[in-house]
Amino acid sequence: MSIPDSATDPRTRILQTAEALFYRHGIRSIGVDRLIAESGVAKATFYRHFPSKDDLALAFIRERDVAWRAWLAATVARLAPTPRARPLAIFDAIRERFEDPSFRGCAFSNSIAEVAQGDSAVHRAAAEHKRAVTAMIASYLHEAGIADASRRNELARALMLLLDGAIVTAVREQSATAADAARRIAATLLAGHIS
Amino acid sequence: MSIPDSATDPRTRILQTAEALFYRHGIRSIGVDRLIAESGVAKATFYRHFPSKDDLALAFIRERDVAWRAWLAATVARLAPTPRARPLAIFDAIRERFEDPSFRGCAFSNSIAEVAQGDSAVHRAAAEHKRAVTAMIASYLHEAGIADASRRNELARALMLLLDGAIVTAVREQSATAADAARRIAATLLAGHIS
DNA sequence: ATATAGACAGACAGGTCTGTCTAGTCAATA
DNA sequence: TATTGACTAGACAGACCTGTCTGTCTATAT
Repeated sequence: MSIPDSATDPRTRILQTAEALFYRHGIRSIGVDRLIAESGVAKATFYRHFPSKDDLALAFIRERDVAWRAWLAATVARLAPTPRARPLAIFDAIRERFEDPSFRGCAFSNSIAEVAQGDSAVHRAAAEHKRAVTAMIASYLHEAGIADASRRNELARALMLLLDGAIVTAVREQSATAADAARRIAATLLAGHIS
Repeated sequence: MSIPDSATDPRTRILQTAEALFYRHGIRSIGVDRLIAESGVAKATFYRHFPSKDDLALAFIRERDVAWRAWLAATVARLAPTPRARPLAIFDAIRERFEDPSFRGCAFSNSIAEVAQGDSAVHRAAAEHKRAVTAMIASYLHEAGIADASRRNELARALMLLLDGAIVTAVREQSATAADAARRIAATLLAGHIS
């Protein structure tokens, strides 16, 4: 369950444990005692690296943002044979995620729901993540040949909304088919712009 | 903040208080002590009506399911001048919700994220709610003239996905504009089927 | 060799959580 | 009038929470 691997430094061990447990069970459900137990770290060490649990939660969000975007870039690159195929490949990529038995939804949306406070650091960091992903999508649309910037941004926003809708649907239905539904909608939107 | 109104019976008072507080702050964040304080009820009375806090959470979901669908029916009826306008009126309706300062996202999706357990009663009840809403959307599509059942169900599923995407976007961005984006996508999907 | 930094183990404080229990009040009914 | 049942008030148990603190051990650097 945990990711001890006592070779790595304590901070990394704590963060890796938090990534696994926070994603699986939520932030509030996981106590500091469990985190230190599973990461094989002393409590004082924990609080040396993360002054409070909230700081760890924030680090968790930021770390996952980087990892998630790297995953998307790599998976789209693998699945899309041509630049034109990249926008729709986003939905093939997310489908793979849905099929992973450890899939538990979007860590960012889940955290926003959990903290339930729009002015919290976690909320802001999660929102920032989605802006970054939307920018990635806009790049894919650019590479796919959509030259008009305002059209591109509107489409990027639409695909982001479809992606979020697919994720929340998949976790609720515990099924990967929402990815296909979202992909078909996206294809309809892109028809005529890319073809 | 609370909804005492000591005229009504204790069970209703507890449930109304839970609806307000659970929606605003989440289920885990609200303790039983706070619930009984704000509903003006003794602890023993609370546990007489709800054997555990989980039972109250489940009652909260079920109650909100009924209320939400009643709200959608009433609002679509008010906003759509003709049956053909009903499917898109869903997005005008949700926009009103987004503009309400007390809007805090989808109670069902939030609860699913919070409990983080696909086999929980709360998760199942929330999923059941969405199936019921999808059935409502299918009815609107039927009334709007989409005769083919399989086409209708696919479109209903698409509109539900758009609705979920819009909600998660609105709560994250703390803005109502996601409703318009979702409405435009829905209009594109419906073009040709309704006109 | 000795000092320093950082890790370990784990007790502890102070607070919160859910759920149980006792004791007393009040209104309706037999 | 006496009893019953649902209510209020709040103490309590036991678990769990975050965060602090003391003390020990090891590795590195001087």
